Amino acid sequence: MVTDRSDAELKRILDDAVLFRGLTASEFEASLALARPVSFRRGEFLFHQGERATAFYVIVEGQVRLVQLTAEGHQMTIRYVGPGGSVGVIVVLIESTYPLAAEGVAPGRALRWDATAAADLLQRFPRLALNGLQLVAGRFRHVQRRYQELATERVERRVARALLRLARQTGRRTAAGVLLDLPLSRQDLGEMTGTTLYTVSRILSAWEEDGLIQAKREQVIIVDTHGLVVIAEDLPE
Amino acid sequence: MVTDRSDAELKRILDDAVLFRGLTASEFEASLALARPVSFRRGEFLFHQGERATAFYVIVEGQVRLVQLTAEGHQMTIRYVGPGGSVGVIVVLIESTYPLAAEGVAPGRALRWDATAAADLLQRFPRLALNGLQLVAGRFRHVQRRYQELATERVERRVARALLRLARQTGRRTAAGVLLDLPLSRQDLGEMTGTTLYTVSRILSAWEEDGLIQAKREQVIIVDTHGLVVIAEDLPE
DNA sequence: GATGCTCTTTGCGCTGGCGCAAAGACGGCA
DNA sequence: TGCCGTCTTTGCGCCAGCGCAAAGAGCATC
Repeated sequence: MVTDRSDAELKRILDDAVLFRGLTASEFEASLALARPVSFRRGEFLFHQGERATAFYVIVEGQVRLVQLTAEGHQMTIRYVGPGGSVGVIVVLIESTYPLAAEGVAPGRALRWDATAAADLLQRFPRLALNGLQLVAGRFRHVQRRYQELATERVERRVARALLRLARQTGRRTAAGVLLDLPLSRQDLGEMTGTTLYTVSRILSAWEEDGLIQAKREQVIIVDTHGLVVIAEDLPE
Repeated sequence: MVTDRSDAELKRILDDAVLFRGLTASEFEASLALARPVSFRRGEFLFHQGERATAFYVIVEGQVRLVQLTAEGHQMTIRYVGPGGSVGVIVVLIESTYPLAAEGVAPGRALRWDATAAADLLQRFPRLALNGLQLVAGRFRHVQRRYQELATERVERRVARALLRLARQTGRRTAAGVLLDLPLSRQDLGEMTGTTLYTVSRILSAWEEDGLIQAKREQVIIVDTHGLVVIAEDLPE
């Protein structure tokens, strides 16, 4: 049960969650009643790749990273998920195994619905099925877009886009510029954009030189967003 | 209405369609009753990218190719769809615009359900919603896998995989080997694997040299499937 | 403040793959 | 049969990005 936290706060966060959009107050309550709060630290896993999918999660606080390990041992970061985002929804619905792992990058809390609860809710509230579909469709478009980027665009532009995406998701204004508020190594950026840590490092150095960003250890601050957009979209200077 | 064709034949084909799996006979009938048969030639479009999604299709005969045009003008082939496959399901359900175009490559027939029919059926038969979800999930996995391939594997292996996939989908045994039964140019293969027609041409030439395939104009015959698998999966010899 | 771990930078050489250009092959059509 | 448009092949030069190696920087721990 979720009664030990401010309901108002939870409600605000879950309102952002596509999954619960459009539910009536009582439906929403009923859904919440089946959830169990969990918390996670940095480096801790909500679940591992290949495990039987027994639950889905909605992130309340913190950041989680979805990582896929290929047969050849390459690691790929699929996406980052923050407050309001959900993880494992699809997979639970179709009773399969997790195709990737969810790892905490910034410590936080999440709500957990296990498979039986999910099936139960889905049956009771048709709206949830539609939302689920919407969710999957959105995510589908997202991968497709990334695929297309990967197939047709050069590395520099892909990295620029990745930074801008992260800024939209987790950006926090500071004096210096927009801080990407999660530990983000060159390696991580490489895994997100299908390149190597070396290339990322070189690109970031060049951008820092040009005053577009400030690059620290596992941290990036975007100083000149427009400059990055120019690179990402290949605008005329 | 679909009464002018052999119901038995249609049933056989639609049984392969994930979308209708597990429906009762009467549900199936009711679904069919709302469909309209359409036919298409080579080069003809079922729909174009960016159009409002007004219908989804199940292919009965022939082949259709899903093509996406990027902002920069690059064309990408997302996948080929043959008998039993469906097109546009997701997009109709979420009332959006087609993110890609469906072009006939081998002439054939399809069944068409328009959006209102789709919504109607979805509401009446919950099983359809679940199937839809299953369908999307499968497709989602597919793109994700392709994305991962693109990010971590070299071109030669990607092309090998593309050929093997096509063989599974449209392969026809002949004396010479497995014929990929659709017009397939080097350019097409390039669009499928995120490379150029030049590189594809060179790779195919080399493989023909090694006796793995026979390459003709817009046609490929796989002579040594195992040999291709070795390349695709990087097996020891 | 010394030690050690991890992350980052950068030089360097290398090569996979790109893409132009031009010639060749194929097939449809008059 | 010959013409024309499209598809294919291949030579050639080029460069983006890879990845090793080694040095440097940042952070935590004792």
